[in-house]
Amino acid sequence: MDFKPTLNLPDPDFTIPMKADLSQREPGIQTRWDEIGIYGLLLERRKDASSFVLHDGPPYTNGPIHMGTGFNKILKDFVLKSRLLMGHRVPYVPGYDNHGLPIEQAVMKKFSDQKITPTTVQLRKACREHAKVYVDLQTEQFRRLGIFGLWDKPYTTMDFRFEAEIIRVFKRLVELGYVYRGLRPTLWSPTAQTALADTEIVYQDVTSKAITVRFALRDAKGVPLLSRLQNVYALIWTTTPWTIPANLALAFHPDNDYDVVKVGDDHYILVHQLVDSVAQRVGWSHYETVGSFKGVEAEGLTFRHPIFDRDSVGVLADYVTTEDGTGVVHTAPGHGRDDFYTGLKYGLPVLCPVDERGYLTAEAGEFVGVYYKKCDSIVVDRLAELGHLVFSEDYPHSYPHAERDNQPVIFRATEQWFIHIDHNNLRERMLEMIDQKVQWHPKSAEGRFRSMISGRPDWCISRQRPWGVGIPVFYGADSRVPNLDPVAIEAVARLVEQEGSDAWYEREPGDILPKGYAHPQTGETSFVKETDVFDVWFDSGSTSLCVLEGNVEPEWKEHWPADTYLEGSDQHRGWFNVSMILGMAIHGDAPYGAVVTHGFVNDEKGQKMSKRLGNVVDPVEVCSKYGADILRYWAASVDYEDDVPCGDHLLQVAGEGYRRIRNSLRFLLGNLYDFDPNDKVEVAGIDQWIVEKADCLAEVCLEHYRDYRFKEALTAVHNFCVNEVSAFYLDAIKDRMYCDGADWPSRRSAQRACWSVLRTLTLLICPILPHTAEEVYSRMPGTKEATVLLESLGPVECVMDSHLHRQVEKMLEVRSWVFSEFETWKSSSQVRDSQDVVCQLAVSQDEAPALLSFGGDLALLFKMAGVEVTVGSRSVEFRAATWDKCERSRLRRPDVAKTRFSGEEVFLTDRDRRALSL
RNA sequence: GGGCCUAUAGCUCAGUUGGUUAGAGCGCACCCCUGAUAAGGGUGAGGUCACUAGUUCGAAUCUAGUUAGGCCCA
Repeated sequence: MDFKPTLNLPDPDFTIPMKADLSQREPGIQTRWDEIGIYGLLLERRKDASSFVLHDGPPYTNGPIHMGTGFNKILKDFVLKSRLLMGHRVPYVPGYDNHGLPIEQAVMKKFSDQKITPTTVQLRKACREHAKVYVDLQTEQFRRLGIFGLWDKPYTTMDFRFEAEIIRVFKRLVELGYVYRGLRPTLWSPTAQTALADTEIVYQDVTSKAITVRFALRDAKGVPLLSRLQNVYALIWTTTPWTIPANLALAFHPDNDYDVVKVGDDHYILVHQLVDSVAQRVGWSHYETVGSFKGVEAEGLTFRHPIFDRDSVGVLADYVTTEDGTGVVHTAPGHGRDDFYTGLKYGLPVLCPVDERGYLTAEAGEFVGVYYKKCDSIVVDRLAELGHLVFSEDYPHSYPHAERDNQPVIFRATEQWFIHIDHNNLRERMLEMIDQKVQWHPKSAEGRFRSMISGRPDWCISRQRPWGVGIPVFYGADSRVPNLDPVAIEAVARLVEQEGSDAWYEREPGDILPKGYAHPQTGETSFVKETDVFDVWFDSGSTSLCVLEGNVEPEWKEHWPADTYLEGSDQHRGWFNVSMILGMAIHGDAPYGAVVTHGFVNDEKGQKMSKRLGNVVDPVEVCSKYGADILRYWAASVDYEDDVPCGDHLLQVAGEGYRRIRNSLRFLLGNLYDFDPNDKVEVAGIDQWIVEKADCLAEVCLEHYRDYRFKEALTAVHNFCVNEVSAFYLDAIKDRMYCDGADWPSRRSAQRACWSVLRTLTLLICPILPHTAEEVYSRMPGTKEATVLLESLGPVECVMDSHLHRQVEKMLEVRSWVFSEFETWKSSSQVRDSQDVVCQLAVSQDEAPALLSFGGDLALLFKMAGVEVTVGSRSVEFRAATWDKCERSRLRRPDVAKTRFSGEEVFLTDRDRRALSL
């Protein structure tokens, strides 16, 4: 006799399919989201709710997305969708970073492959097109990951109005007095007469003249050892003799020991570790160390420049090594980055007596007009003549050359635009914000960021590149005096707003400035334009202002500062830093309330992904192989605060975890095909218990989401599905669900619980698995919103110590012990199915009432034919049940009796007879 | 070389202010079910908490150092 038709079995067509088939199904769900205009709909429906603003850090648009950018956007989407779940209005304007060197170089390569030398304007237009291609591609790819946002109107830093707003940010800084012009060493090609970027440099082996030079001590300050001695010199070693005329300081390492070595009548200062090797090199036959002092004492010593009548001062720097040279470093602030910052620290001028063609200037005194390379002989000869050349040698080493013409480059101080970090106490105010206002996740980010702000130099915002926003400064045509008049800057902003930053290159100053405009300082009426562009970090540092203030696009307007920034940990020095500077300078506030940082994506062994190793995982491919929800499941399962592992195996593991949750949802939903959530149903016993457990889960998860702890939220949901729902509750209600009468209160109670638990779980997974949540939601019975994302999960109250909970927990504890004992018993028994076994259980006086409260249901809860409870010291015995088996419910129960049904003799329990109306 | 971070079961992760036998899920082994079935249930094995030294009655946890890895800087 087949009783199947008489049972209320789950309906496989009603619920979601077991096979997720996400790569096929997700695009359909996304199309539906597009059709209902989900992003706009969500904003509209929450227009009166409090806004949560996550301001997007713009990825660079020179290629498709990769796992790093994908991971970042997914984490952002977790934040966004979880805030949505909490009932917030959640705007999100994704952004793209377009200007800068990588695109310029990619485009230049295309030109040079065709042997074309583009004009600046041609190059810029090609860069714009290149960037546009990847803005569109990345948008499509991010959308495939299930990221919600204003994809129809993302911000792009090359947008005309955006470029204009960047210019206005500059204008505001000028008005507030943060902008100044100063010198800074740049890599410079004398042959091409242009500044170069680090990436345009190749190193080549050359042989240079390396010289060891002595600097006479002029003032020993407070170092007694040196005061006592006559003829004291510091020894330096350099491979660039042409920078000797620019020498202003000698750098010592504060922790090194410096020896004073007597050679003939002279005393030489050099680092202890190198005394012997220097002696050998310069050929001292007799030398003795007469004393030594710590490097830190050298600070403030003054030496005489070996050629000119001026001082060279003792300074401290921790980049000084004991590897080569003498341990005393020749320092020319105009000709080296280290030298420059050391000079800055000691208030030295940035002396750069070399012009753009590589010839020494009048500042180089007697060497004026000499090409810098010639100094290898001229300067060296002069040093020898004055007796300060200790040694000269040919020295093979690798030296930077320009990639384009293969000619050597030099460090040369050039005029640049800066933002003053200490103006108006900016630095101090930033540090205060870091400590007092901004929340850092993880906590350690604070210290890291703090040390970067407290130690950072002024920000050089100018670059000698073609692809960027032109710095809107007019110079007097004759005087070359820069004009920082806000009126002139605003005129540029207006132009750029209309025609883009390209127009800065295309238009003449007279076309841009108001008629009859005169230089405020010089009165000149003819001008030349600045050719430098803004550092791209200036673009991205401005984004919170450009986007959230709504000047570029009214639709973007939200409260400033943003609530949260979420980026990779490399952005401490990058975007978090520049955003802070501009936000603080302009609005006196940090641009973010919270900063969340994440690590980088590696392969499964923790190695960097690289084409060479063949371990690259592509997020878009993952979507078509496994599905976006699997990728998102993976992203939620790893510890983003550290670097995260990713690979095929981990994605499969994620898939297994996903399927586990999916199946729980599937089964819960499968039992609801004939359920109407509007019906009044009394929920009691374990049904009530599981609903309350789910509420507690919700409370815990919402807290995790609030604290950006996605992994904890996902783990909690997963474990709930496994332990509470699957291993216990669903097993326990199957009999009622299948065999009770369809509309009996006992069954409706379980259905109500399933519905409630399902709703809670569906909403809880929504931030991480939005496609799956939508799929489940769309099949749930009852009146619903157009999308699961319109639902919210308010604050839930969770009482865990109720009488009911204590009873269930006790029962589960005993149950688990009985299961363990049963395993031992069954290994030596013929009967192996617990449903064929009666257990006789003795428990303590305290435990018994909890078990007895479940009455006859205890057998169902224990999946046994019967459970007999007595009071005593805890023990259990099993025996085979002798009762007949009900052919409908498959239960062995005392009340199973032979009954006539559909013309057949069958065994049925009382309950099943009633369910069949017999 | 400097600043910051990380190291716990085969895998992904928990381990609160130092305190019983270091937990979860996955995977694995064995068993059960066959009315969640390319599902579901039960039981179990599995860890020198990177290494070394120290503080302590007691250390995965605190301190110092070492090793390996990461980000940023030099």
